[in-house]
Amino acid sequence: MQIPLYQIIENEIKEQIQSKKLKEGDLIPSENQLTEIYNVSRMTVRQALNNLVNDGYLYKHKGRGTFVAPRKIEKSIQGVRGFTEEMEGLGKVVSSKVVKFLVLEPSEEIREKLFLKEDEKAIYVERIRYGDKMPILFETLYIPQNLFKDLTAADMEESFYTYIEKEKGYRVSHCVQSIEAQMPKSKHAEMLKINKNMPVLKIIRNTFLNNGRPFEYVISIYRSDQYRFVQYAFKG
Amino acid sequence: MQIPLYQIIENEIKEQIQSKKLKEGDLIPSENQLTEIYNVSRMTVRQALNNLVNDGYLYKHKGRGTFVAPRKIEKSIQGVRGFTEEMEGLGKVVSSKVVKFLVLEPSEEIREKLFLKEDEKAIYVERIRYGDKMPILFETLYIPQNLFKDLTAADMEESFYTYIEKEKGYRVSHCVQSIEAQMPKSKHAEMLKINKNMPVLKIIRNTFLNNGRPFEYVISIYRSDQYRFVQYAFKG
DNA sequence: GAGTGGTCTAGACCACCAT
DNA sequence: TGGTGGTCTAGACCACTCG
Repeated sequence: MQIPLYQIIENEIKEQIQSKKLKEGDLIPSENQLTEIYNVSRMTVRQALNNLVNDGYLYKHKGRGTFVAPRKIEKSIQGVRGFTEEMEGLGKVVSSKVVKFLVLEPSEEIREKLFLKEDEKAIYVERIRYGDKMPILFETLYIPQNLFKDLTAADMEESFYTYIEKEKGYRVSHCVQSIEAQMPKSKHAEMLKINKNMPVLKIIRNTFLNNGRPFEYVISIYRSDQYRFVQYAFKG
Repeated sequence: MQIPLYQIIENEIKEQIQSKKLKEGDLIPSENQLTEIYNVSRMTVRQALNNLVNDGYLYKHKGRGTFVAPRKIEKSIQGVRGFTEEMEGLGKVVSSKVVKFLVLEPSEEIREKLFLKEDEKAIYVERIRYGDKMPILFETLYIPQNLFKDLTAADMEESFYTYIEKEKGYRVSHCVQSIEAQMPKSKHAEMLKINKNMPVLKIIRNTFLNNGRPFEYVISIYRSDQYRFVQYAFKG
């Protein structure tokens, strides 16, 4: 047996959903019917269906049947994503302006966040990021200099995540972040060209590579009228 | 049969992991051994183990055995969590007050979010949630009535997630959520006892069970001075 | 070769749902 | 009441891993 039977069943049902032969909310054949259609045991059918439920294609109703799930949740809005990737996914034109770019002696807190030793430096960047020329985000980044010795201000006008993955060959793995609502500081209101009465979303993120090293500690200030943070999360 | 056999097995293994009787990387008894230990069939053992694998407690190696997974990333900052679990993790005393509890004809939008058919009803709940007696969160929930026919207002004074998992035997799987900053509406300011000039964090969440069905659509309004949303996210 | 997990069968009883 | 999915049994053969 090369391909397991349950996978064949899975693929056929998946194909029928993708080709719209089966639409959202449609009742699919019962487990007993599928047993006869594919000439397999019920447990095999159940394995196929359970996998499709886990993948978000179907949902079950005890006593009623199994149905095609509405809109499969976009995998694209999952987990850790750079701003560029996110905005382009929404069809917006992204641009950035670097306001500050310098190397500094990090504070104790930053050293901890970036796993830096006593004498190691951090790159400090401030930049404004635009979607369709509208300022959406002001961010302050701390980056370990020893990971990015040749990083320039020009690089930061583009996507940092792309730079990391394409230029340096690193792989972004995960992040720890906190999200809160605030009133903007004067500086932030000015940068984002907003009224001081409009709240902002403040996201503080520590992002890691797949080698376990943190490569950025970022404080982001988002315009609340232009940005909602959307994501897909699993139960731990 | 009240509690399924596979869930009993699951719980015992989970308990052994949490109490450190089983450590990271430990080999657990083989499926055949568990069959004898619990005096059940192998398929039942497999169902228990597969659930634990899906939940990240174990991993399998064909031909070698089943092992305890490396320590799960801090439970406290991961993915989908109920408010109760989260607050208790911070050492706070949680309480809730149900403000409204009624059954209603859902709007088209809510029907879509909860996968409801034309004639199916939704339970509508408003509640205020406290940490150490301080109001922190006001939430509006829509819950499919057909999943929770016997749900009472009293149940909602406690943890809904615990009710779902312990009382009903369902399993919370994942959620899709959006997070944004806002100024509070008068009603929200009143409920949370805050000044109208203090921003709030608005989280809209659609949460799913492992049978693929959504069990809640929630709009949460958090006091920004009392709450930061902290989490751990993986690169998709 | 002995043991492991992966796949699969052909039954069974149950709780739930619609009619 | 008849059909659905949820749980469970007691077998079986396979591919993989390790000694």
